[in-house]
Amino acid sequence: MTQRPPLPPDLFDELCPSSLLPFRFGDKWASMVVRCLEDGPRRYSELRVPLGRVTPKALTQSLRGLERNGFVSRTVYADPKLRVEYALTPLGRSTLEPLAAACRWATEHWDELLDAREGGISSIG
Amino acid sequence: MTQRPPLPPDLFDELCPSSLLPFRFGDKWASMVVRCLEDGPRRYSELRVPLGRVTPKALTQSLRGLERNGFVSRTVYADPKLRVEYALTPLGRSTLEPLAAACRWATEHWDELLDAREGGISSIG
DNA sequence: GGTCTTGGTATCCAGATGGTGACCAACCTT
DNA sequence: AAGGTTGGTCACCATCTGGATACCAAGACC
Repeated sequence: MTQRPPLPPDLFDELCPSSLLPFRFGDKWASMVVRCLEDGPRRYSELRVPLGRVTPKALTQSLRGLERNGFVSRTVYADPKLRVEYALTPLGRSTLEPLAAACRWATEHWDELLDAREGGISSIG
Repeated sequence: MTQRPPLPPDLFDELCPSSLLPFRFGDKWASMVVRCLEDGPRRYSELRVPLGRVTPKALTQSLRGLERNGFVSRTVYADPKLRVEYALTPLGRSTLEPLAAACRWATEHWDELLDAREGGISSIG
């Protein structure tokens, strides 16, 4: 079904800017989910791969939130066997631009961010 | 001391996009504080005005967080009488751009946001 | 018939977030 | 001397967030 390459398991490794980013989108996992859906619909089990430490509960919760707010659509196929696909709606897709702006900002100011915070990497407050 | 006009008390009224914005910066008040400092340093008591419902504890908390992460500087003057001024650092100032991008996005997609979320205005998920 | 995969749900719990209300010392004004 | 302003702090409490763990039903596979 999916001809696109699978999501790389290390997509959000420790060095990912989002770990230090003072900007947040939705709940903890929302921005990562959106980025995973960037180039097409993905299945629940596909999403679990790059999000390594996410628990099913947390992922479901995040997806439901995104769905409730119209950023993501959920489609169930029972064709040959059960398949659930999550995809960005046009509204969801429109968030990619400001999300990218935040990411650009983070990578540009990465060193300053690390220098500025007293006591090394802690919380994001 | 401050020749600039004072902050308008209605700066963040109910209709302010930030109430529906799925993007967040720091804690609840951080993005509003940053916007208040946009055109120059402000005193603690000045900041309390547009932030209507903020309690001193919450404001202090937010400012300390912004300070800890290098976005805001805190300067105490004891000249004639006590005065504490908060100002954006260059790093803090650099967040204005992505913050504005998020605001532009919100105003552009305002109607879609309202339509998309089921059950009217609730939480931000 | 037993097991695997898929797509979840139920329950519990710790810690973070955020609000309320009281209080406070230093300084200024009246 | 009394009261207001400034810039906070402290204790308490409710809620939200997010993680751990266990479990589960439907279909495919062996």
